[in-house]
Amino acid sequence: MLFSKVFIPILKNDPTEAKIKSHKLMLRLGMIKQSSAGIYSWLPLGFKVMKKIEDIVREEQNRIGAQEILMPTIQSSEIWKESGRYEDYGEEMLRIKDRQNREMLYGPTNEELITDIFRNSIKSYKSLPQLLYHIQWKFRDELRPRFGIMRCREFYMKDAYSFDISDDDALLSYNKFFLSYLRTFKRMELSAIPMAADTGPIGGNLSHEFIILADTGESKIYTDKRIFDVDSNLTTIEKNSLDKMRNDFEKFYSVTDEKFDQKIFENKVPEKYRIKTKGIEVGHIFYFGDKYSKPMNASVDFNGKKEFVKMGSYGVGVSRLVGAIIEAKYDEKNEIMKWPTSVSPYDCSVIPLLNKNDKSNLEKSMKIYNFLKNNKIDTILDDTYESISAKMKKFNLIGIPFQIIIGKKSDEETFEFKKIGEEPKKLKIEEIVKIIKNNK
RNA sequence: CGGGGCGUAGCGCAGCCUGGUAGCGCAUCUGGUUUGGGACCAGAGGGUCGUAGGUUCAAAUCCUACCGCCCCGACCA
Repeated sequence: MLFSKVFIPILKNDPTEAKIKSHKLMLRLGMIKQSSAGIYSWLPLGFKVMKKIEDIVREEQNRIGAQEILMPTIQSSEIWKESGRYEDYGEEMLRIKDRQNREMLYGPTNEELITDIFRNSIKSYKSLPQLLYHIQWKFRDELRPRFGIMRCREFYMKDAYSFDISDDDALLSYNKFFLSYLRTFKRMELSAIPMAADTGPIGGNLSHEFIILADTGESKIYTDKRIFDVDSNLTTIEKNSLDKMRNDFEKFYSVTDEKFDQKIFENKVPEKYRIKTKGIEVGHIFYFGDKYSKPMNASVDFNGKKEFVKMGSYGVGVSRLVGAIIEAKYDEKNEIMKWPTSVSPYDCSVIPLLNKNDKSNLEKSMKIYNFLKNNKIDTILDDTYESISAKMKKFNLIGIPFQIIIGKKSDEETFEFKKIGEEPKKLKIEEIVKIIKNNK
């Protein structure tokens, strides 16, 4: 894309309403535009990043055998009355009436809906396990939305649901998602730590939150430094391998606020390893057995006997991850954002010094730009006549991982190429393509 | 929902106390000179001052109500 044509309404000043760096940066880069409290439009730059995150989440769900579906945003109150949550969920649920005066709601989560779909379709234990997920907008009517897309009312989320015949099988499904989440966050270059967590209104007795450490996070956490060294690279979705992975993590005390116990913490974690800090919740997995299947009568035939299925649910905040990655990768002091290559809005930027009276640099830049494009490298070329220093500051803020600078002294054969925030090297265009492709 | 604050150009703000018909910086447009970490000169465009009502010869400014947004707290996959 040419910078002169692309819709990136960039600002020089921070809007006053933004208090944390991800919110500030997203507004300055024109990634999002607030529509009302806690509700945002996604503009091209932000949308591109979110879609890349979504693709990674999807690939890692498919990789453990989960199947993608799409459920509606608007749900009927009927099924929520069946599960008992129509009353329990409270003011956070946005309730709507349609023209026939039927009670509807904008879904904050989908346990009831998926259970309804399941019970109508699956009748035999032989069809189990079933792992289903969708990626859809959710609405929770937060009392006080804040921090931009980090704590908003409308948000984009991947939620998955598992159905099994026994507790043992259900635990296997749970562990598959556990692994899937470790892989997902790793691909975004985030270290997300699993923490034993409270189950809240979802219910159940087994739950983990996946947390990224950040001062601006809203979750208080207590963990053991050594948990960062747990290696799950060789874990497969086989039962033994997954059990080992869970054991490796469970050796270390790692909990959120609600589960915290000072005595156990001090007992299990030597002082030098203790971490008490704040973090951002980017994923949450739950096992809740028959909490929904029983009241909603979701059962299968098992050796001539009716068995309620054992369920779990698994969420990833796709839109929240955009903010979480910024919190982790943005150096606010130096105004340099470093998108992980896997989610960066573009692969490479071309930053030329241009002069209206001398088109040679523009021609050279266009040549490079077209060459990169033909090699399937998503490139943005700044074809404006801003000063070169203004362009460099601007592109540091935008955060595309690779930059090609075309200055006054640039020659025809080699180009100034750099990884954002690092020192430049003079390289041939073929070498540049190779480096970018190897880092994708 | 309790407490506090704010709504004036795309963004950041001044003007309001003491009423007289709207201003600054950045951004935008035109022309020119520039160019290695957010350049300079000259010119230009852009606002029913959140909305409604009231007081007044006259309201961004005073009064009333409403709406919206932000912050702290409580709450929260």
